[in-house]
Amino acid sequence: MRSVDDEDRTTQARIRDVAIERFPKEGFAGTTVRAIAADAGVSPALVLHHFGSKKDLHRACDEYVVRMIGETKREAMRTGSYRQAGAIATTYQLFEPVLRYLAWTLSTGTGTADRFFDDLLNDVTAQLVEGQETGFISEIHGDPRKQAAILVAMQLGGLILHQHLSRAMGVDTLTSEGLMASAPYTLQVFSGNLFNTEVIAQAKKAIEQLQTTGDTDQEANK
Amino acid sequence: MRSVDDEDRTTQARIRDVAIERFPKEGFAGTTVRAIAADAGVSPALVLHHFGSKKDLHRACDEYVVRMIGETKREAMRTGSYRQAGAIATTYQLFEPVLRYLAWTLSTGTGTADRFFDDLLNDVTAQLVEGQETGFISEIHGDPRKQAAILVAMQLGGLILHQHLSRAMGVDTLTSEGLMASAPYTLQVFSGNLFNTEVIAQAKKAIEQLQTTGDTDQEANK
DNA sequence: AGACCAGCTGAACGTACGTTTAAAATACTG
DNA sequence: CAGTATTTTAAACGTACGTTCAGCTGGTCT
Repeated sequence: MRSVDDEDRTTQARIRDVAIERFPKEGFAGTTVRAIAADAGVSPALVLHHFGSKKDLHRACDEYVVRMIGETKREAMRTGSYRQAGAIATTYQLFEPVLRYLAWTLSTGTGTADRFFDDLLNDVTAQLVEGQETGFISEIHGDPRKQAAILVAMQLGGLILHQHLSRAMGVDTLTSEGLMASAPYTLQVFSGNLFNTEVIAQAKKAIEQLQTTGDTDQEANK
Repeated sequence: MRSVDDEDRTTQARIRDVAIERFPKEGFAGTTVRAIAADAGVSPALVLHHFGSKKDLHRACDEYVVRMIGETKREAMRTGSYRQAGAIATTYQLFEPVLRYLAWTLSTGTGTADRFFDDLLNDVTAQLVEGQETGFISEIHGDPRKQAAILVAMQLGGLILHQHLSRAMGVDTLTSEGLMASAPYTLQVFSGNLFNTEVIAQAKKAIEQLQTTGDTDQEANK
């Protein structure tokens, strides 16, 4: 998957990879066909010759990333590596540009972003339910899918904000080095040793109180 | 803060508010001065008369949002409401467009985004340290600031992905109704009752193993 | 060798953009 | 009410964009 030099890829693939790098950085409208062409070392006309239009190029990038993530996931399933690394860590085995593209799509995209998120949500929900049955996970109160949604959002937060997270952690959190540096802190959250039970109970009570008074946030903000 | 109709705001404020709504939706390059002007019911020339240039308008939006968040935070400090609602919930008292703008800036922005994140990080770190001293929080292993970074990223994940989270939860998570619906699941994560200690310990061991073998993710992906 | 075809380019086209300018409309001031 | 800022606009300018098109290249097949 990696280790291909510019010369080893087709021109079409090179153009697509440049687009995958540029779209998240400059946005769709901010990325010009001319800039993509220049980065790939070709003429602007060739970009459109291969992909039809700028919109089609965007679609092609989406499809490629979806396919790549799917393959990586299946590979992880086959080798069983996802069990060790955790629910989302699978995704971390992808290349950085693809992850950045994924993060960009999730925070700004439409259509494909929904598919990304829901796929991930389905996976995590299944793992949650499975874990509950096998006893690895304690009983889940409420809807497992909603619990999974919170978990997915939390994990993806680290992905989308990896730039800022890296600044705070002192290492690039998308490398294995960074993952190892940050994982203990993530686990600390899940372990329940961070906030003591008293604080949690208090927060729960506060929510219930809010529920009964029926305040809206506008009113609460006065 | 709320309750101002179009007529109550200056034209300049109306233009800025339109920009704050449009920038996250279409991106900076994707948002045209003409579209902003049309939404605000003025001519394109007036937008530039008030703000100088499109770039300056962007800066003005950033400054406004920074100021607004700062004020909301100070207000929460004064009333003490932040203790009940939790670390980030303060931010949730802002209007949805401002939150969306914040999420957009954090995932794509430069400069101002760093400031946003670091401000938030400072707050949460301070609360963590304070909580540790007063006994509300158990002992933190490692660097409190790094622990806070993970927490902030997790919470902001819910903000940035609120669109997808809302789809999964069945309610808009940026409303107080949605917050109440999702908060129990969030607390469940922090309570440590989700994953049992066995699983956590296993994951910790897996990380340590990874650390000793010194694999890179590229190699692991072969 | 000649025909062909995919890969590729330079130049051009129409459009929509950000911005400028001069002037009109409106509000303020003495 | 005249005079002066301030707010607002219509029209235009230059530029950069996505896209088109006719033609050039180098390899492949017959």
